[in-house]
Amino acid sequence: MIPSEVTAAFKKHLEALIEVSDSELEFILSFFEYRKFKKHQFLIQKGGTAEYSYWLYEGLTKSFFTDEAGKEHILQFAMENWWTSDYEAYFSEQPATLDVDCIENTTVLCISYQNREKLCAQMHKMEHFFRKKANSGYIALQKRFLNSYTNNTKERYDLLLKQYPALFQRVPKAFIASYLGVTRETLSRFQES
Amino acid sequence: MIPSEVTAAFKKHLEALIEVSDSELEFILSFFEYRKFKKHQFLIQKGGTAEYSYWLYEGLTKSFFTDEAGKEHILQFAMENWWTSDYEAYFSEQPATLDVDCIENTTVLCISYQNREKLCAQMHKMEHFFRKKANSGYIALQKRFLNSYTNNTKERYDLLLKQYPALFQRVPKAFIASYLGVTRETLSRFQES
DNA sequence: CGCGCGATTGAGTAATTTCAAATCTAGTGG
DNA sequence: CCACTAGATTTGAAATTACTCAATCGCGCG
Repeated sequence: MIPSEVTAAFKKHLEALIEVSDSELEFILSFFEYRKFKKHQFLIQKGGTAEYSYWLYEGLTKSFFTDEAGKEHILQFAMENWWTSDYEAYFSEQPATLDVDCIENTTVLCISYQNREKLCAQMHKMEHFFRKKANSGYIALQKRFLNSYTNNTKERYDLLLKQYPALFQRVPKAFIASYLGVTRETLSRFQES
Repeated sequence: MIPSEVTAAFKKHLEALIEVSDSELEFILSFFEYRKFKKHQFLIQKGGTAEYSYWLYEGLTKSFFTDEAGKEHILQFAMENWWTSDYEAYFSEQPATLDVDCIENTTVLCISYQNREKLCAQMHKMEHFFRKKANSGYIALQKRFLNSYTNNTKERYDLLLKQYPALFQRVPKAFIASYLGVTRETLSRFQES
């Protein structure tokens, strides 16, 4: 049984884009699973399956890519009300190339690829919801991409600090550095100013 | 009237993801406009409206961001069967922040944001189509992003050359450099090997 | 008290940029 | 067919930025 504060928060999340009656919500939720993860647990592991897409009720995760040199590149932090997965693997039903790791204890609703496709097919409204979500995810990534090409490291650091001040309280500086694509030494030298 | 080779190519493009009857195709096309652009014409100009999303029947375009220093950063090349726009502006119906410029004479089918939303609302199948397109666009961008964080310039150059050899015949090296996020001088020094 | 982890600092090195100049190339008019 | 020009490309040298590697610092916790 899913706690009512979770279903209520999820309903609110859906209602940012579509109208949802209580019975519809119940139907939608029947496609999802409720799960809890502890700090340091993995939602997804490289080489394993990326069976689920996760909506975070609470907690904090990082998804990252590990290069040949063994260096981690953080692609995304996800927190309350965000979605996360290894979408390349999820959509193509191939083994994951990313890890998704809990930085804090995390509570989620998650949906398998199969269920997601079924839900979209059976409920036009939800296809609409996920289309809109995909669009805004694309825009967010594009903004981040342009930011990384256009601004220097200091500017990117300042922008992140301005946009997500809370993040700096919740994760080690080394994670911020990895997210910005610089070494922690370089990041450290920026803090001066 | 849209030439039949264009509608046929578009039908084939749709059928990669959904089934489309001839009457459905006709209905779908009623939401699109057929247009031709000459080399150096702009599909979208910074500060103007990004009213349309463009599907390229033939030709080649670049979308780029111009930074404060006046430097162009090429975000995407689009060619046959690709879609292009300034999607941030398109989806939010705000003024464009990107330019989209024709590198060759270009023939398109284009759809306004309003028409796209109408079409999706009236035809579940097309909502599905655009959701799938958004998903694959996201994945492509994420791959490019990870590539830029993980590989050095030489590796990115080699990968691009391998993936899109035709592109190197069709655009000046300076454009490739801008796309890769390096100066043309640096790119030039890589060609040696 | 001392261990361990995150963060910082320093010095030398590698990659890329900037600015300037030289070279190459395709298209044009004579 | 050739000279000429504009644009594209390459080359050189100095300056900048970030990286690596190593050492040090600061602090919470057993």
